[in-house]
Amino acid sequence: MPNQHLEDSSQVVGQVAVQLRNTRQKEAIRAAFVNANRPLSPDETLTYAQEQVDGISIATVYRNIGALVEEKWLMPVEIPGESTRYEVAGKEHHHHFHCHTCGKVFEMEGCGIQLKPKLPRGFRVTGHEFFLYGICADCN
Amino acid sequence: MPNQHLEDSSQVVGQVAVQLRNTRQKEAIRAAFVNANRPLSPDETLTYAQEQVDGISIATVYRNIGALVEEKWLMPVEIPGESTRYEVAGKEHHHHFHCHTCGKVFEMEGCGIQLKPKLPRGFRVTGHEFFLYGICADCN
DNA sequence: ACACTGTTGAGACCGATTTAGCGATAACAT
DNA sequence: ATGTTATCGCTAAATCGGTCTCAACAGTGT
Repeated sequence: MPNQHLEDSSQVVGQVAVQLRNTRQKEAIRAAFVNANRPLSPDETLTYAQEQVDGISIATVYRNIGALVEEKWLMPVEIPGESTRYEVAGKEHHHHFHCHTCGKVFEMEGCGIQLKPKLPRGFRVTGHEFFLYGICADCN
Repeated sequence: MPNQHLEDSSQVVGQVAVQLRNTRQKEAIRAAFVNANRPLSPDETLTYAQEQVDGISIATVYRNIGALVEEKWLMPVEIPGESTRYEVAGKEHHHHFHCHTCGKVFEMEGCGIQLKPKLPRGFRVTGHEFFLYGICADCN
């Protein structure tokens, strides 16, 4: 049997030394997130960044996302059955909408969840996630 | 750039010809789900099944999970940032609790979600998912 | 009990995603 | 302008979940 540990297959872009220099590439990557204003996958980030810097490579995207996460400018957003997205950090608690046609992930303002699911005794809740699925305005 | 399509990296155990024979392995796998009474990953399933059938292999687990999904005895359960779990089908709409200590996923009875998140106009909702995170009774 | 054939176990293999290595390039202080 | 060295682009390679191959095995009908 290959792996003893059953869990923690979760994967987020790993730690990278914080970037010191301001490169066109890093700027383009930051701009991608600011302009898109929604959580982006590394691939999507690459696509947007390409528009500003020709020839930027996927490795650079991963390196910079890693650095931006480390310096807390980005936050990972995990979606069921999807690869990790990243969004600009510091926003207030909110949830996400996943379009099953184009695959894009959007932010929804506010949380507004109040529910008391029946949990067996002994369980302690520390957080929650909520996702809506459907078709986005563009695909509609 | 390798892949044009940004999305649909999601992966669920594929279609397999429905199993006809009653083997000890298939029994053990079914029993694993019934006894655990919570969604299991293929790896977890293997661990439980090992207890009944010595030397059962991960390939067999995947094959049988695939078959059981195809015959609608199992249903895939996708967890953010985790590999797909499977649970016995036919239960009523409910959500899940993910223990971030042991990584196990538990079922919570009922849904009870009523909320109106602010969605931009043009978005159509077809479904939702909800997850609680925390520490389970065993880990507490 | 026998033959037929579906199922298994073990490891090689797969495709997609992510990371590491390395020589070349460019940011920034001097 | 120059030197230092962080960062880049490229490519190879590591992961990871999952599948395939195939000889050996074991249900099942007769």
